[in-house]
Amino acid sequence: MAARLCHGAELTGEDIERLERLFAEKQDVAARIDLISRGERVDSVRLVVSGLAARYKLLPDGRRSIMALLLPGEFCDLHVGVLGHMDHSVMTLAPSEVVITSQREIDVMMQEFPNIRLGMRWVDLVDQAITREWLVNMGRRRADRQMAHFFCEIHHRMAMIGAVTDGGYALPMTQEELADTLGITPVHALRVLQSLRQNDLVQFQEGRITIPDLAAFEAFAGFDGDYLHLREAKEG
Amino acid sequence: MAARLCHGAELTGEDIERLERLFAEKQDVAARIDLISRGERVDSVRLVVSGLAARYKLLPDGRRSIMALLLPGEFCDLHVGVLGHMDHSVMTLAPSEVVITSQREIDVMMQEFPNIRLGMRWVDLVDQAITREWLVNMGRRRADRQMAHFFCEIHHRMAMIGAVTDGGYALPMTQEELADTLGITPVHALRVLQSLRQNDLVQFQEGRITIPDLAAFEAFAGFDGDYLHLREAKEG
DNA sequence: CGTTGGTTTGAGGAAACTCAAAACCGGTGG
DNA sequence: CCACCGGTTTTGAGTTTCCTCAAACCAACG
Repeated sequence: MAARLCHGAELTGEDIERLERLFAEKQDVAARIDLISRGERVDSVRLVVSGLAARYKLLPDGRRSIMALLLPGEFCDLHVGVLGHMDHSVMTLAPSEVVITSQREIDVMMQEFPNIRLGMRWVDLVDQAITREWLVNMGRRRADRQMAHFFCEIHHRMAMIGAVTDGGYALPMTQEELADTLGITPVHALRVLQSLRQNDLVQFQEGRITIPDLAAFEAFAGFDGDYLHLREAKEG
Repeated sequence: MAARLCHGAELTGEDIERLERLFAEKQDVAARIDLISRGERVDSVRLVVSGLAARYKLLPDGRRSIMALLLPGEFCDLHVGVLGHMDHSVMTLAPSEVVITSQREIDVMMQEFPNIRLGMRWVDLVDQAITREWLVNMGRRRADRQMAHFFCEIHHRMAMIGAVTDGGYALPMTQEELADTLGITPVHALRVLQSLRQNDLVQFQEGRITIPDLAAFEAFAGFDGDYLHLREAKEG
């Protein structure tokens, strides 16, 4: 089911079987729990199977910056072994299912299943592209366009994993968390959200996003999904 | 000489010899030339050996966002083969030396020289950490602190490759390019720069940065170099 | 000596922030 | 059933940061 997460590679039945075996070890984690904290030295590896998580950093004065959203199928710390320790933390935003396994198991799996290895590499590279686009988004778009762009991106990423239903998707974030990912204050986040709502561009209620007219919304945001590398994914 | 770029791994004489052989094929590139452009599908790989380059994107209205600085020893497009095409461009900011080689040669080299492979992986991961920190910097620091933080980071990265001399380093960027990397306007960039200069925190003349009191400057910026993973590097 | 690209200055305006405080809402306990 | 609670959302008013537009300045270059 969640095996279609590796968009970058053609997976065989055996590959999928192996992934299912990996996912079988999943654990439940409540919302707002650190999956891994800054400074930790671990040889284990964490993977979000369902729910939602976020990479974040806290500044000395207590402010927070959310640098990435982890959707189902993404790793928290696939490479921490190389760097030695985490330079940021990862927390759940919603009740989630998480696989905690060893670096060794992942290494062996990638050795034996090159398609999986390729797929994971693809996910990792798209993640980097997303982080770069967030930089563009924060630096060169006003808050209303920026927020719209963010909702567009998540829409596409959710669609990628089949999580868009009835023209909308679950995004269980508070306004404060939204503000921390956009780099603005909660008060301003609300005001921007209100203006988007008033223009019927988006609905955001009970942790659910609905975009009545995606094309119009993308035009408003100046969204170009090229950086998500979707076409490559579909065509293999 | 430039072989000490792989901080993440202990390199043997053979490793260094192999890298020197790679660097031997370097070419001169003038300033402000695209090394690779958005949309390109290439099977070649580009590596900055000397000089300075930048990852950037242009928005439809012509504004630009610089998302990363490539210092000597960093790859432009090591992984583009997996994603299919570039989602951004890379240009030189200064006259530079660049190695253009094939994906194949790099793959073979990484196969035969696991230390080099590890070192390159390390550089790649630190790059990701840097991109995330830029996100924090843009989202949660005012322009003066943000600019100071940027200068601190580059100082440390330059020091890593032995490019800090006389307490300063070459940073051949215009104020406009600086503004595009900080996500502000050139006019504002100048004003922030002036305020830093007036407080004797930094000098920026003729493409050269000098920081009279690095500790004080880092304190001002709220800089914590943890994300550069320097200690791991030094200790192997 | 005009052109060009980069730097600098000024003034007014828009975007985003700070500081409160009020309203809301699902849960909890009396 | 209702008062209370903490967390979240909402509203308001005044302030700071940053932007826009426009023009001067300057050194390098042909």
